[in-house]
Amino acid sequence: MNAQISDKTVGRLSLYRRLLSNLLREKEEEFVFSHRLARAAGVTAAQVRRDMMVIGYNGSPKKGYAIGDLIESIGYFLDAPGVQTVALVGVGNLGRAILTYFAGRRPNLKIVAVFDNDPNKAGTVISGCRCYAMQDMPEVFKEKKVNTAIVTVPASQAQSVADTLVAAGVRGLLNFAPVNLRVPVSVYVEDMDITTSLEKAAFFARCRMAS
Amino acid sequence: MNAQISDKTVGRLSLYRRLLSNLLREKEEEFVFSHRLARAAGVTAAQVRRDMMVIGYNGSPKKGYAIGDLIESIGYFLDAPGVQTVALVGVGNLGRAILTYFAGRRPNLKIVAVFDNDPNKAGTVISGCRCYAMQDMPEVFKEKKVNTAIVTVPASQAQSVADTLVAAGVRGLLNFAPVNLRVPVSVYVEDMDITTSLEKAAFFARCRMAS
DNA sequence: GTAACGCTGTGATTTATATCACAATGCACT
DNA sequence: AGTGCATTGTGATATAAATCACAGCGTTAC
Repeated sequence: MNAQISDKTVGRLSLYRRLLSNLLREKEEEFVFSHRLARAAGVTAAQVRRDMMVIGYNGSPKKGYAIGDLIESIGYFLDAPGVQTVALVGVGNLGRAILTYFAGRRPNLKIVAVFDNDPNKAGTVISGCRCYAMQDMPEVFKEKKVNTAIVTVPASQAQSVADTLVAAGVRGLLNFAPVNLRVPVSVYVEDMDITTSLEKAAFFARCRMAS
Repeated sequence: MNAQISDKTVGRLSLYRRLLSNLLREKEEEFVFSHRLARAAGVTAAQVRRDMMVIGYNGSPKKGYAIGDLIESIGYFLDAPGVQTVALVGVGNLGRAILTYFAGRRPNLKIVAVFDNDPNKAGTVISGCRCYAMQDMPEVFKEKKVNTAIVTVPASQAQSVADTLVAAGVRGLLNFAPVNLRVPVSVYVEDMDITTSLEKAAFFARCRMAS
């Protein structure tokens, strides 16, 4: 795919798209200026314009960006043609919460299967998703063409789950386990470490108290 | 507090600490080399040494870093003296999952109160935390000296909740709502946007498939 | 006692990321 | 049609973050 597109840029594009959708729905506006979108996203106007450059979308001076077109352009850039399927591994509290959160949210990014090593859960349906046993992974992934997975298992199991996922053909991981997953360079890992994030918030809260 | 300590560094320190604790518990080792810790954390050895500089911890050549001492030094740097209290706002699926996740995990960073605007929940106890009504915030925060909060409310309510929190004296926020919170510069916000993260993972998964 | 090794600590450098600043553009108003 | 003006697109620049590379030192081996 594209030459060298940064992590950060992709994240902002995803955010822009959601903000734009809200704008379109709530305000019924048709155009938006870079500084307006920037303020909503918490970045600078120049940053927004640079990101537009990356996806090759052109606004018009004096009018700004056509919201509908822009959403479509971002989608064209970010999304797979058709529906992209995702699996979730580890149906604990967090896994279930995330499953519920995404149920029917983004139409073209769909959680189609969940896995757990508790044999009692296999065969059941959780938030509209069929739960499978771990060993069914290769088969299910092949059938449903899954290439992205969410990992919500305990830290101790995360690496072996990641290995299984990679072996089954997954190339993108969203990892909630507080460990650094060792994967081939051909696999992308996005870490969400809640403990670290909370400790950061707590640390800087104290810093700000002092000043 | 300290001059100019970066976000990223604080995050890594938090991670190092957890890795070191595991090392101490599992392997019974006493010293660790920068390259070993680096590999576990998924960063370079130079990065680890630079981070040690920041907290002013000195290892010894040939032996490395004394794990016990280092954990203590990181704690001395990151943690409040005594217990730091945290509140959680929004007891939906995600809020409950996070509450359970943190219950009794880090001894000196404790969720001591939860808030929800559902009047039926006020007065109940969820995962060992008393649930209060929104309007009790100033009082509870003052009594329990809360300066950090986790926001797990729907996007539409996030800004007004943030305003209330800031007014009640909170200086650090861990925000799960997919919106950019507008807060004074004296308040630190750490965003965890699950949707964006999943879209990033999905995007790069496709990129890697192509190559 | 001393020589050799491998690690730490850190200045210098590179790379990534964000901002600045301004020419080019096209709409609005006359 | 022409002028003014606020906005875009983007090269140049600044800032932040990570890496390199090597001097200095403690440990170990002999």
